[in-house]
Amino acid sequence: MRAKKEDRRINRTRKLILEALMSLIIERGYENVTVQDIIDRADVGRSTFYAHFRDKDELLISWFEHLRTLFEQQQQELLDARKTGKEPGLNIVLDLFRHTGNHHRLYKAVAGRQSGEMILKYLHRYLTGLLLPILEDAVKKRPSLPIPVEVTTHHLVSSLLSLMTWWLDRNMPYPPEKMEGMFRTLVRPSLEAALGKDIVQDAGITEDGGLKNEEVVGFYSLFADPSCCR
Amino acid sequence: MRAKKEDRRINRTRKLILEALMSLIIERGYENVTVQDIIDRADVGRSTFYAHFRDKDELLISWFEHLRTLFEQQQQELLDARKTGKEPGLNIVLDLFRHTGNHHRLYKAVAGRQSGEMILKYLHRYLTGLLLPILEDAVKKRPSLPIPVEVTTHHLVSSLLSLMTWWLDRNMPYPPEKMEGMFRTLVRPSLEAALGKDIVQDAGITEDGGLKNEEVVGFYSLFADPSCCR
DNA sequence: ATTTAAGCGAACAGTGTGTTCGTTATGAAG
DNA sequence: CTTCATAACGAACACACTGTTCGCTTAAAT
Repeated sequence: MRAKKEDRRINRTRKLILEALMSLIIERGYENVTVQDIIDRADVGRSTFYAHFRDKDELLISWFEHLRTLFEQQQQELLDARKTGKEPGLNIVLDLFRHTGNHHRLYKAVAGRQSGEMILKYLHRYLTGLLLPILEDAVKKRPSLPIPVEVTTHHLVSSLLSLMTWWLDRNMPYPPEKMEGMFRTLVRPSLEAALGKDIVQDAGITEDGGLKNEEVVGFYSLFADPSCCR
Repeated sequence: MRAKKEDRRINRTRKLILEALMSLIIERGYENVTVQDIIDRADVGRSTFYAHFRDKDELLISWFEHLRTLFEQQQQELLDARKTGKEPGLNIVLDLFRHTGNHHRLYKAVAGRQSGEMILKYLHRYLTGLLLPILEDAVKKRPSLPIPVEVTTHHLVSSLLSLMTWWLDRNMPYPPEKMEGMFRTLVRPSLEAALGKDIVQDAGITEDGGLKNEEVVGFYSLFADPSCCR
């Protein structure tokens, strides 16, 4: 809504540059794309590029934040649908796979084999920051665990991301529902072994992968923090 | 032994360059090291560098192969000790953690947070190539699994590598034995869920993480293939 | 002592980066 | 339609890094 005040040229140029980046990443991978390539394909002047983005990395981040916005919108819609009484039982992992699948061309460029690792590290840090407090809280009462919570968290996040990139790199050979099922099959027993069966259930991770109330709040904020990396 | 024929200067120069690379990676990360930096610190001529290595990447690979040799030697010693009757029960994962810990300064530079992803991808591909046939063979008789073997393999390898890099990045807060234990605790239940308890046992992965005879052969060849990536 | 070749270092063309600045042209507002 | 602000242009710049070449020097092997 506030975008009304923007000069049309600005949006046009940004769009051209972002589209050029995307197609180039898909073609040859992020590392092998130069600013020169981007402005050639986008057909904008060199100085124009630098008027919009500090460098190639900021461009990628900027694009990634666009994707985050898309995901937030989707989650918001789900949440709204839930309030109207349908109670669909949010499942963030499933939503993630679905969302990623819907925009696979974008994500393949960003998070696939071709990507710089920057985004994956960004995501890893981000997810860890969200999951760690939840697990730490769930485990508060138990004095000693076979595995430190930090390690468990790291393992969980890594597993999700590795499954995600595997799926993208192979052009999504299974539907999101199946991927989410595999993730749960692989990771749930690890979680139970690391934290104890009771804690996993207490933490609101239900048998079918859905989440109970409080955790939804925590997980919902996934991608919702506007603070940037770097 | 055949190294006797080499001119002393060659080894000296290679060593200088490799050491310069190592210290520089530790300082600022692989991506931020230039050939210029390397030859400055190693104090060798520019042309000398290119007489030894095609580029920075080949230098890193070359160094990594040095590490592989170190690991092979260690494994060989273990295997010899075993033949003398001691039967120590090879455990590759544990050996990997130990070996990595012993040379942590090297590996931290190569596989830690600072590294280019090249080596990790190399390792991932390599380990997958070794593990996949083993699991495929173990599962041959069973017609349908909840999770495709490829996915299981990918998950296993990713988990090991992610745990390894976590450990290195945090300066090895736990001993190798503890790390191997955590790995087993986290991954074994996943394996059983993915393949079935019986198959996991049949495949020679014993309760304590050791391996039965045939598998040792397969796993022993870890790092032993001289073919290069790229 | 002689020979071999490793190492040197200066110079090079090539490619990419990020900045600057005067000019052009295109949207927005009246 | 005119005016005005400013986005975009593009050429030029200094800089950094790459990978190669070639004649010279120097250390190793014999």
